[in-house]
Amino acid sequence: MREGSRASDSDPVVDNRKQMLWQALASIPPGRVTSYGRLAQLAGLGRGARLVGRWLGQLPDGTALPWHRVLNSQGQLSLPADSPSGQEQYQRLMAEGVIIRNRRVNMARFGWPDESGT
DNA sequence: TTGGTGACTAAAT
DNA sequence: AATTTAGCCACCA
Repeated sequence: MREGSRASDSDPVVDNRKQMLWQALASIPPGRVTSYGRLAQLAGLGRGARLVGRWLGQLPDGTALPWHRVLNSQGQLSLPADSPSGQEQYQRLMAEGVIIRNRRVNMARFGWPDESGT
């Protein structure tokens, strides 16, 4: 059974991937934003964009990680506008100088990494 | 184990 | 621009 593979009960493989994610997340500079897919790529998760969203949701409230700088590929806030986290994300981004228009951010300007040169 | 879900994405229609 | 299809991977019933 299970061929020695276990998906729950402290899976070391999953835990390792989370560590990679936290590191990539912490690498996002203030005033910048990135997408779940981009972050997944940077964290070595390949196409695990959904994993990023899932794991970001499990972050503790007092985390120092800039989870609010992660948007979807369209540059929009994925969290519900009526949700506490959604409001906080909006406020935090504005506080960092990120311009949000109709719940959408100009990824060409605030997106990170920025190849065009800051 | 199977099947459905989700803070997602890219490509096709 | 909007909708549909398919892909990814962890979690839950």
